[in-house]
Amino acid sequence: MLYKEFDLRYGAGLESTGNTMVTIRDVAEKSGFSVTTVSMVLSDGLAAKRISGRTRTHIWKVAKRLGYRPNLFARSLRSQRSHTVGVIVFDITDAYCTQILRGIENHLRPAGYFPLTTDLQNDRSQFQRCVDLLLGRRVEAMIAIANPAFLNIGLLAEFARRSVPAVVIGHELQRGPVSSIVVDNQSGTRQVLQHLYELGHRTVAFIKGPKSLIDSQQRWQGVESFAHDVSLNINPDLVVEIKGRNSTYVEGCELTEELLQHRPTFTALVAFDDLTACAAIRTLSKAGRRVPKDCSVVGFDDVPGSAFYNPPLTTVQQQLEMQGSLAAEIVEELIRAAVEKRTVMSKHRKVSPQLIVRDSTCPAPDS
Amino acid sequence: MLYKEFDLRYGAGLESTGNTMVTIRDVAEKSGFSVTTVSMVLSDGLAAKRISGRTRTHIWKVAKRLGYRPNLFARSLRSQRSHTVGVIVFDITDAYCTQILRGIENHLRPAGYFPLTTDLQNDRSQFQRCVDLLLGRRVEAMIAIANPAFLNIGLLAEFARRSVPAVVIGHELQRGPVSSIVVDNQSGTRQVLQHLYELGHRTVAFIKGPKSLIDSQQRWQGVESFAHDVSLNINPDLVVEIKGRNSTYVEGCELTEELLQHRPTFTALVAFDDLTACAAIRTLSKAGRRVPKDCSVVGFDDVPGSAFYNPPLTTVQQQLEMQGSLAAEIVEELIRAAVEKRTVMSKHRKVSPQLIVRDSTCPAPDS
DNA sequence: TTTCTCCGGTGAAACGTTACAATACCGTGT
DNA sequence: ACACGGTATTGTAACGTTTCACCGGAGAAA
Repeated sequence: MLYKEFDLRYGAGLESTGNTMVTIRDVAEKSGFSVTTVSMVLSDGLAAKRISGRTRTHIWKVAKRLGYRPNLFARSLRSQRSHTVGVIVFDITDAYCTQILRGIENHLRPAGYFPLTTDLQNDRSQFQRCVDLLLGRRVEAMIAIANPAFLNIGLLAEFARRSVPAVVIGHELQRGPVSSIVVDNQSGTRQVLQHLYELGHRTVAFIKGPKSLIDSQQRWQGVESFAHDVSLNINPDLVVEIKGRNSTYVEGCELTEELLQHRPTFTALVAFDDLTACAAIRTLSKAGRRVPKDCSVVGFDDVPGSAFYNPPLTTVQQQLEMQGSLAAEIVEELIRAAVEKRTVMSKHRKVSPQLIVRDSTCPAPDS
Repeated sequence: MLYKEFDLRYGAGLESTGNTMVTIRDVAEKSGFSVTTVSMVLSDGLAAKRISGRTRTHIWKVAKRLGYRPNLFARSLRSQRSHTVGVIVFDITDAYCTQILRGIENHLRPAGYFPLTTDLQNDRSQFQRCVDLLLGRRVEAMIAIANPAFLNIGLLAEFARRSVPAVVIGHELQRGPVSSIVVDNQSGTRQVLQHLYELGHRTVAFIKGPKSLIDSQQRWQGVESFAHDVSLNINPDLVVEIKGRNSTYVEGCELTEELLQHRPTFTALVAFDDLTACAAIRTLSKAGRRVPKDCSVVGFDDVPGSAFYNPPLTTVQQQLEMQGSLAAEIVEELIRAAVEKRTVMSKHRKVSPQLIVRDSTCPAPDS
């Protein structure tokens, strides 16, 4: 049920009711109708249809004049509906999270739900706190934007136990009560390699992601599968891997330098993500190898800033906003099911990423 | 492995109370004490001190065993305190906002307040909606992170009228009931120019920000005041201004090209902000002028990514997190004043930014 | 006429908590 | 024996809303 938004402007002609909040009772008294009638009119649901048009407009007018705002606490307490959805992000300052957030909000708002966002601040141990917070505020469902390293699946079970629908973004979950949304990493790296292949690159270097991330494996599988399909040879000497000891950027620089020692000379480099790609470009530039003329570089993620990099980065866009709105859509459906006391299976979606070609790639030098 | 964890937690030994939420009354019955006693113990305030230690631990144990969670709606309804603070950001996907948000949350949490964030999505007309939302949820105070272009001061008055304390970040407000926090732009650009001056640069080009922004004027004043102090001559031919027609990045590229036409040849360029600086660096690189060897470039803002740019950008950091926590501090104080029925003046703070020297600046070529 | 049904509306009881005033209990001094 | 003062605990009434069962009256059907 969607509560009509109260569009009450203040200023001219607002009746002062002293320093206390105006309640539905005030509206009832001033309008001469009962509290029940006023409630039915102002909550604007199906019940309002039972009240005559004249009464309705009159009550609305009085409410507006008094500057009435429904007390959501009372409303939620009585109706046992909070009309809120909890969101747990692993780092609010990470653009990955906020773009998804945008998608979530844009889908949730027209559906009449308000997102309550809590921030893990990259600290896995905060998960319990976030869960407590959201559960305490009686969210009707919850969405976790969860870097796998910070996701605590165990704690998610608490939502299931209380039959609060939950959706996880960014972590594959094939069974169990929690729904999930993931990006098709394989498809992404396949597109990357195909792009380079079509530009004539045959000697390609790779910086793989850390083994601990499932994404690393999936992205590498995409590379291998495409290479196999077109019989492209991958030289093991030109494959290095992020260990995750230092900062990713620093390690990206070191690994690129390592690659530069090797022969044969590669004409393209596929980085695990955009940050690594930036590190690679920076290192190549410093070593006198121009990007893309001497060496093409591709990233993954399309972080904001990739478009403004020097040179603008060819990369893979993850459709984050869509992932968010997909999650919201699932959540909305699950809530509806719960309200109507239908049982429903958890849902699982995989979204296809998209290659964005910018200036960090060009035809191979010798082709 | 993840699922094992999952299953373990699933039957974590909580006493099942059927499908309904466990209330304070359940805890009272199971523990043998009255609802009042349980409430006093569980709300853990001063009142709890009046209850004997044995009773307290017993009640806590029972509550924990039953998995009791206080219903915040009931609590807030009764106590007339929401313990929430509204936050309006102009764009949640903008790192400027999220860094401030981080500061706000970190200060608010230990104080026992929860931030309710609403997103303007760069659309000024959404301001009323956000205000309604927050007022409807009875926030006890509010903080607006407001790009001046999207701030609607008039609507903020609504908070004042309802005696809800309000703080604005990023817009100077010397009088009136609304508090404010701003960055000292002048100090920032003074530091920039001093840095370049000390590196021996005497012919410096400038890309000024759009006239419509107060920041542009303040930053320019900083430049002029330092130039005056050291008798540095600013060549008007080397000063261009963003008009704000196109995207800032594109316009930055165009303006840089324009500057490149002019003589004398400048050895350093001061950009209005980091995005403009990136555009400038990109354009200079393309024109064959190496940064920083041939020309130093400085930005403003220290957006994330500046550290990873090619080359890493020398820029001015705005202490965003501190601005956020400063705002939260003010808000907390104002709420306390309101609760204790003290009247208190609005507060205004100015924070000093800090120059971050990276690789986009170096000594002038001829010095 | 009586009975039925629908329309427009109402009164009272929740929802889960805290605030306030009141009470039982107990040891102590007179 | 009594009043006293303090400590530990309790009963009841809110908080502002929605929900549920119900009601008076008017017109239709019998």
